[in-house]
Amino acid sequence: MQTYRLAPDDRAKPASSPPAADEVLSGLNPEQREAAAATDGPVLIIAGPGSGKTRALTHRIAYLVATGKARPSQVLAITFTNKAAREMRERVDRLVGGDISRYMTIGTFHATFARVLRREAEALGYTPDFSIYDTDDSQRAVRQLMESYHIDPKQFTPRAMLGLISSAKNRLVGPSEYARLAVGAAQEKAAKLYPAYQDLLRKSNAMDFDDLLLRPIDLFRNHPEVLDRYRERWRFVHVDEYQDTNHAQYVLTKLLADGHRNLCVVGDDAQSIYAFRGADISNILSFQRDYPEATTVRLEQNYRSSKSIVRLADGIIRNNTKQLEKNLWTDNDEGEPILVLEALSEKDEAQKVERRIRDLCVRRGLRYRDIAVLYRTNAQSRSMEEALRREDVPYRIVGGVSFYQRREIKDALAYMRLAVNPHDSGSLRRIMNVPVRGIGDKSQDLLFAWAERAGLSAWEALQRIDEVSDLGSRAVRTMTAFRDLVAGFIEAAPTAPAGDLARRIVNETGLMHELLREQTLENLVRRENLEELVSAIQSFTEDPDTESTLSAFLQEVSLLTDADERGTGDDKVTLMTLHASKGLEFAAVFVTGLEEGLFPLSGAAQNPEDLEEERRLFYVGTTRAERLLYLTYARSRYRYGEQESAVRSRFLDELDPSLLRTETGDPFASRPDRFAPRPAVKYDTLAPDYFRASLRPEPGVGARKPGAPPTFGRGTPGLGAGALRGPAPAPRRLPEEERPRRDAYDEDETRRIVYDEEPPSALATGMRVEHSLFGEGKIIAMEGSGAQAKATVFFPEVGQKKLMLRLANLRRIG
DNA sequence: TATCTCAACCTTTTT
DNA sequence: GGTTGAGATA
Repeated sequence: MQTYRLAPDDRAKPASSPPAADEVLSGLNPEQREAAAATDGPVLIIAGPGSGKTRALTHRIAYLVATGKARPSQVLAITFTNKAAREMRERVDRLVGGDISRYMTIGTFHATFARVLRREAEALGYTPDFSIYDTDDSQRAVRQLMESYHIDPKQFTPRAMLGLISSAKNRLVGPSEYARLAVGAAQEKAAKLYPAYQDLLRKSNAMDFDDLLLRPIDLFRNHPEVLDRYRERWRFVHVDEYQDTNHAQYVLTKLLADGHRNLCVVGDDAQSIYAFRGADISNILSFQRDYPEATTVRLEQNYRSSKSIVRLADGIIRNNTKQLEKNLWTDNDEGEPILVLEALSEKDEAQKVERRIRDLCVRRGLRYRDIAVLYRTNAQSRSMEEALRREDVPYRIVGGVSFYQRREIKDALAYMRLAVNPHDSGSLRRIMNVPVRGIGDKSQDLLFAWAERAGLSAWEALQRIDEVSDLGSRAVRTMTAFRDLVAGFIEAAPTAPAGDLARRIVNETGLMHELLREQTLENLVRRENLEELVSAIQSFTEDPDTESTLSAFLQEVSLLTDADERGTGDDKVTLMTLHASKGLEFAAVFVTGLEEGLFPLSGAAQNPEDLEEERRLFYVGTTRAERLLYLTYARSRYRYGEQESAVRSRFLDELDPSLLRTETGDPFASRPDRFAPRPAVKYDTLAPDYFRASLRPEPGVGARKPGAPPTFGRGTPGLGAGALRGPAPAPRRLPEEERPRRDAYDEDETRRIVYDEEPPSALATGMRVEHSLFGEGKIIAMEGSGAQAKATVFFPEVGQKKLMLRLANLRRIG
C-alpha cells in the first residue's frame, strides 16, 4: 500500500540535502537530458520503446526539486499502474535522497482522484465513505436494472450495456444527451439504463471507475475555487503513457494544467493498446495544437533491445498506416535471430516453451526472473502453467483473478462497505443471502421494489420492514435478523479498530463458518484468504503513514490490481497478457499463440482499426525483449472445450524473414498469399479427435456486411462456432476427482485440525512437507511469525500455494 | 425457498 | 473447459 499525505509539510528539509541539479541529470543522453531539463511550459516527449521515457520523466521530477523550481508537494505525476507509481517513487527517492517522494502525488488517475474525491466529497453530495464499484459490481447493478426494465440479458448482455454506458461516460456524454444520440437497439436500451444506473450509484453513495474521473471534472467545473486550489497545489503536472488516456482523463489533465501550463506528457502512439476502454490516441496527436508553445522532444534511441529485435519491431509497426513517423535505432549488438516455434497443440507449445526456458537457465545462465511468457488472453495461461508445474519451474502469473477479486473476499468486503456506507444497496444486495440465510430472490425483489417506490435506500427500507407490503412472515423474520446483524457492524464502524471489526464480520456473518462445513481444498484456500484479508486490514490500519480507516482501506483496495503485488524479488518466470507487459522488460520473451483468430483475435481481424491495435500489441510484446525473442504458435488449440485447428498468424508473415529462424535452424518461409480466398475446408468427424477442426468461417467470410452498423463486443448471433459443427464427440470421462472422503473427518477431528494444533514450528525454506489435501511439496518461502506465519509451498500436484501455518497443518517429511 | 442437474453460451485486453 | 440460467424436486 502506498503512503500518502493529504497535508504534507514538505517545507521541512529532506533528510539529506538535495543534490546539485546537474548531478540529477547525469547519466542521461542528450535528448533525455533535454526532456528532463525543459521545465518551463508544456513539454511533449514522444518516445519509442526502451528509450528510457519514464526515466526521463523521473529525472525531470528530481530536477524540479533539486533546482528549487518546485516543492515536492507541487509535483503531480500520473502513471499507468500502481506498480509504475511505486517504482517512480523509489527512483525519485534514490535520485534526490531521503524519502522525498512521500510528499509528492504519484499514482494512477483513478487512485489520485479517488483521494481527491474523498477530500472533496461533500461538495458533490457524497460522503467520504463512498463505495467504489469495480466492473463486477457495476455489472451486477446493471443486471439488476435490466430486470426491472424488462431487457433480455440474453439479447443484450449486462456487460455490453455497461460497456456502452461506460464509453458514453468516458466521452462525457450525459444520460439525456446519450438518449438523443443513441442509434440502434442496443444503444437505445443502454440509453434507458444509463440514467437509472447513475441514479442507483448516487443513491448508494457509490462511484464506478468512470465516476472517479467524471466527478472531479464536475467538481472543477462547478467550483472554480476548488480548481484554483488544486492548480495552485500541483504546479507541475506529469502524465506517463499519455497515448492511453481517454477523453475524461484528457479533460481532467487540461483543467489542471491550463492555469500554469506546466504539463509534461510522455507517450508513444505506436504503443497505444487501450482503445477498447476509451483511450483516445488523438490526445497525444493533438498535444501540439492544444499547447502550441510546447517543447517537443523525441527519444528514438532504444537502450533495451538487440538490433535484430528493434528491426523486427520496426518492421511490425510499419504495416500500420496511422502512425507518427519515428526512427527507432539502437547502439546495442546485432544480437541473435528471432526464433519461430511451431507446435502441434497448445500443450506442445507450452512444452516447447518450458524446455527452452530450462535451456536458457542451464546453458545461458539466465535466471527465471529474466524470462517472460506473453499471451493474448488470460485463458492461455492454463496450459503454460501445467507445463511449468510439471517440471517444477517456478512462475508467477500477473493479472487474472487477483486476490481482491475472489468471491469470498468480495463478499467480506461487501459487508465491510455496508458497515461504513449503509446506503450501498449494491453491496447489501450482494450479501443479503450470503451465506445462505433463507432470504430468497423473491423477497429481496419485494424489498428493493418497495424501497424504490418509497425513495429510500434498501437499508432504510429494512428499518421499516413491517411496512413493506407482501412480505411473508418468514421473510420478515429472516430479514430482521439480517438487519440486526448488520446494524451491529454499522454501529461499531466509526469507533472500533478496523481489524477487530473485520474479524467480527468474518466470524459473525458465518462467512468463515460456512467454509468449515465441508473439508475441501477449495474451502481451505478460501479460509486462508479470509484470514489474510483480516491481517491485511490490520496492518493497513496500523500503518501510521496512511489514513488508517476501514473506508480508506476499502477504497484503496478496489483500485488495486494484482499486477501490483509484492514479490518481484523472487526468481520466477513471469506469465502475463501482452497488455499487462506494457512498460516491462525481460532478457528473454516468448510471445505465444500467434494464430489467426487468437492473435489477432477473430473479432479484430475484420476491422482495420482493431487490427492495427492488435498489431501495436504485437509491437509492444516484441519490444519487451532485450536479447532473446521467441514467437510461437500451435497448429491446433483447445478452445470452447474442443480442439480446433489453427492457422498461424498473419503477423508472422508480415515479418522480415531474414531476421527469423525456425527450430531446425532453417530460415523462416513466409506465406504471403495465405489470405487469398480459398475454398472452405470440410472436416469429417472421423478425423482423429484432436485434429477435428471447427468449421469457422474463413477469415473474411464472416466480415460485417457493408453498411451494417458496427457490432460491439459480440459477433453476429447464430454464426458462432456451434452453428456449423458436426455431431459432438462422445463426452470424455474425466478421472474421478480426488477428494478427501467426507467420513475421514468427524467433528472433533475437524476442529482439531483447524484450531487446536500448535503451529508447526521449525519449518524453513527448502524443507519438504506434506499437506492433508495438497499432498507433498516443498517450501519456497516463509513469512510472518506467530499466528500470522505463512509458508509458500510448491506442490507438484496442485502448484504453488501460500498457506497460513496456523491453519494448514503442514507436516515435515523426508 | 434451496438445491440439484442439465444445457446453452461463452472469452478479449483492464484502471 | 467453465460458468450461468432455467427447470424440476424436496
